[in-house]
Amino acid sequence: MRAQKKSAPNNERLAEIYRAAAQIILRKGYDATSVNDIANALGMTKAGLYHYINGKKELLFDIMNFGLSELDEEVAEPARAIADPAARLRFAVAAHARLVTRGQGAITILVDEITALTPPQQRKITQRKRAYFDFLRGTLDELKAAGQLQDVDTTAATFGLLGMINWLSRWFRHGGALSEEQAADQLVRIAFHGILRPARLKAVDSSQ
Amino acid sequence: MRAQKKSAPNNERLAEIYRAAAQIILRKGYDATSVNDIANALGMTKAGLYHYINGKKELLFDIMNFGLSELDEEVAEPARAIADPAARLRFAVAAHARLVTRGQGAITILVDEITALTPPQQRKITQRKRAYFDFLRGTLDELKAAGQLQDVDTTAATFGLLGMINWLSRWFRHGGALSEEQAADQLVRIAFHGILRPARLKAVDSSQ
DNA sequence: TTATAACTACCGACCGTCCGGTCGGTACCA
DNA sequence: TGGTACCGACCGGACGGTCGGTAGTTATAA
Repeated sequence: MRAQKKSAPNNERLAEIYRAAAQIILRKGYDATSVNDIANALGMTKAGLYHYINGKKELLFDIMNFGLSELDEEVAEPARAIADPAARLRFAVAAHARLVTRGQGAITILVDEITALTPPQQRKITQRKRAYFDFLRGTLDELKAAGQLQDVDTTAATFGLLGMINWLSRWFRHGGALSEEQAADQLVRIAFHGILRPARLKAVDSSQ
Repeated sequence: MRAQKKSAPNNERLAEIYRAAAQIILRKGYDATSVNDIANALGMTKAGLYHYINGKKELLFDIMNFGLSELDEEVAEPARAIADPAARLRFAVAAHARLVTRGQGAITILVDEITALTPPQQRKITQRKRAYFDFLRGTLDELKAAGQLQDVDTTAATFGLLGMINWLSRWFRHGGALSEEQAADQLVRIAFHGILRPARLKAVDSSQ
């Protein structure tokens, strides 16, 4: 009935292919990356690569799902085990940030290339992203209920958090001024306490 | 000696072309947008469009420069006239955020598609972005010198700020829960004071 | 007032190139 | 003997870009 993988190819090799493809797509962008580019990087030909993949879009889709699974396993699931919402959020932001900086990451790709997918694929990816977003916002909602949150909209705050974290991939460089841990720590500080020292001399918020 | 525009085309029409092209590229991405797409959106043919532009890359380059000029004129220059660094930063963050949400924007494009340019073009754009970045970080440095800043790295904080602002283009929708002004205000709040209320009951940071 | 030259704003048809994808094979290993 | 891992050659189509036009408008000048 429907097209399927003709055989059961080596799974380790497949993971290598995902990793290599993710790196190239991350650097050049999905559209600017040809299947040939990926094949060459793996030391094979395009026809040879097609032994493993079912199409360029499906490859991208698989990589994105791989990235989302990483996010679930290394950030969301461990975080869910933390009862205190502030500590949970602190862990999630730091772990997510480290995942971005550590990559070579498939996670970063799914930030940029959603439009390249078919609509059904987009829906699936968007749904998984949404679940992660809801997890973060839920934690903020808990904090709000406990009176620990500033007077901010939790949706906007969650997007702000994600913006800072995802932006890391644009500026963080290994061997730069900040280590991965330092970068993650900086993000947590800024997200939690902002950049300004609490000023009590000037009524800058709350009223009006 | 070198290729030049064969004539002096109507400047208003050229601006229309930039605006239309920016919108499409913003929606579909540079590589996925064909010159034909842009021409059709303008009700003309590809050959007709080439009367105005010198190539696809140069069109992108021009749009990016247009966006950077907008940023200079509407954010950086007015901000520079503000003496107080906190007020200056507040204005810059809010104005920049509004520029992102108001667009239809050429500003957003230059966030994503730098790699599509030729290396010399990339250098010019990166240089202009760098100037803006330095302006923001300089303001943070002033705040630090005045003892008004949290204990954060000004470079990381500037990138954090830009991450939140640029991320707006991914989630902000007109007619959504937040107006442009509300979104800008939320970003300022989060950037300045963070998401957590200053806790004095629990030593959550500083040590360890 | 009108002939005409010059210029702007386009278009239809076309070109070379590269891309995603296919197909029929082959070498190798179990 | 059959499955896995690949490859060379090829295909149709889309893309960026070019070229030789043409319709319309303005400038000039007799």
